[in-house]
Amino acid sequence: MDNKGIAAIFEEIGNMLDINGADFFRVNAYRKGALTIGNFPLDLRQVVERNPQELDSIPGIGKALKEKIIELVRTGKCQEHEKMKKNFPPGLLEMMNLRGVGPKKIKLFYSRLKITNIKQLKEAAEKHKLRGLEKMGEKSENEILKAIEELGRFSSNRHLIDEALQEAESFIGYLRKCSEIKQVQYAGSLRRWQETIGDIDIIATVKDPKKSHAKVMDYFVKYKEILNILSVGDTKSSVVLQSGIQVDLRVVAEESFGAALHYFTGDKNHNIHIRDLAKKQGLKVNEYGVFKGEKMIAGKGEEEVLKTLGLPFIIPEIREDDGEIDFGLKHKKFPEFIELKDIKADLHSHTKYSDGKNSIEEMAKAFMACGYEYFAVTDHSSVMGVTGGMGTKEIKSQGEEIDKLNKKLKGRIRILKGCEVDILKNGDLDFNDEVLKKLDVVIISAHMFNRLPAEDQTKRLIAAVENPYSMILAHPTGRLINKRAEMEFDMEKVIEACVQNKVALEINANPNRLDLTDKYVRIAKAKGAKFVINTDSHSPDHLEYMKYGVGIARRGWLTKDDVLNAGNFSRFDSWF
DNA sequence: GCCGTTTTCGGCCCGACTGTTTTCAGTCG
Repeated sequence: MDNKGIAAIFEEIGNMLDINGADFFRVNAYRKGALTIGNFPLDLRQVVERNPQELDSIPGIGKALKEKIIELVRTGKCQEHEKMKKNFPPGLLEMMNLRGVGPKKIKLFYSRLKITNIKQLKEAAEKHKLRGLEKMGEKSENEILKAIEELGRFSSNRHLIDEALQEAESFIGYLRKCSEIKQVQYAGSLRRWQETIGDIDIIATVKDPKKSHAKVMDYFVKYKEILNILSVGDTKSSVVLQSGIQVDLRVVAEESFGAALHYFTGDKNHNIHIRDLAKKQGLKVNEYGVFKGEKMIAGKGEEEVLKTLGLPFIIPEIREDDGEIDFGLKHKKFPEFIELKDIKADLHSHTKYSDGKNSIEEMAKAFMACGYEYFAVTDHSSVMGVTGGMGTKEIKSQGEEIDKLNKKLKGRIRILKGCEVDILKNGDLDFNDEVLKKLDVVIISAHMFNRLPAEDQTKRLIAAVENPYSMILAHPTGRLINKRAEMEFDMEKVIEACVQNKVALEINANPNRLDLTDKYVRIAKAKGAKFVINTDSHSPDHLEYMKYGVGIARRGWLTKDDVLNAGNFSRFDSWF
């Protein structure tokens, strides 16, 4: 069983315990465990096989969860989980997915009306059987019907970051026109540049909170893209947009802007850790500020809030309780993480020679507009019939065209000759050495045979990495977010092969890929790998994807020294 | 169930909104 399977079982155990009315902290321990395992970078099957004691170092995993992990890895089942499931109607857990329905209501519906699934719940609501129950009335009944309808309409997929960013920016543009609002900014997972976004959190400050709250909230819920208003309060309101994405607005006074921004940016566990830290220092942190007794001692700026707790500024991208707080306390300073402005080149782009939409010259002009010093044209090799890749003849004439263009552009940008060469089933590359040795940039990538057994896949990728002409391993996991799973293979071994053979790992910045993923970036860096951040552009409007790739790099704690295209051509070239 | 710079027991982040109620439980983030 893989990490996701183990996480799902822990989540289920937590939910079953919750509905059964177990101690909340015990429930929470399973939920936290599920989250930790779901985000854990290494394959637990391999960890357990290597040395089960390594599980002891995972925070939030104690004796009980450790034993269950080992049991699940070895047998694919967990006795306690199986036993619980026997006495548990399976539909009850499904009801947890309904907005506004939690363990207590599920228990109420089940114990009083014998409701065991969403279908029965819908019938009961439609026949007005719910309103007779304690604390249930007409409104609650309608809310439940609405929640059931929403669940059917919107898939549970999280939103891609580019969609979420566009929605957030246009909503914020609207909010800026509200005369009562002084500052407005998005926070949450979007500000952390997480690969997918659940909902959009927006923080706004007002001149006079007491007078303005109602006006601001009134303005907020009048935005034209709103499908459904979930709640409206003095300081907090929530709506759902037509696209299905939820937007929460928090309004605070200016003196609390930093505290609110910090609180709504950090991952939940980051915030819990921060509050715990504050408590140990005799302080209290909430979204309004840092308090010593009744007295507010910080809150206006994020930097000030963190400084009061003895921490340097922590960039939003790494606020995930993955070592950043301890690092900050210990070192008082973070490395200078890479920024978009550091990027000097893009090494993965397509033109009409394969499946791109534009000519080389058109792409060159677009890259020049980004201020880049150089870029590589890397059209597909021919094995990918669907993308109309290049054969030896095409790649030769493309090279000649690039030579001419380089002369014409007189060094305003340097165009490199490259190719995105397919990795064949046996690990060979789709071009022979005669072709490969003439190229400036050889990107290798797997587009086919994604479902090979893990062991074969690992061998295949390592064989390709070991080819002396290989320079960059493109989108290593092969996943497409919400569409196609990662390929199964031993990523650690492939990363090690890349380090040994001087092959850089690509962070593919396309929002559908974001591959290498942030968790592997950190592992790869620890193993001494180098990276390139590429957009894989198929037209000029893809060039802006670079910011998403940089976001992933920052989430992986990379500096510009780690990223080969965050430097001039000679630095890039000499590394190989 | 987890954890330890008040350590092996006794805590466990903190606040907003809703609906159904006269003071709060449930849910959410």
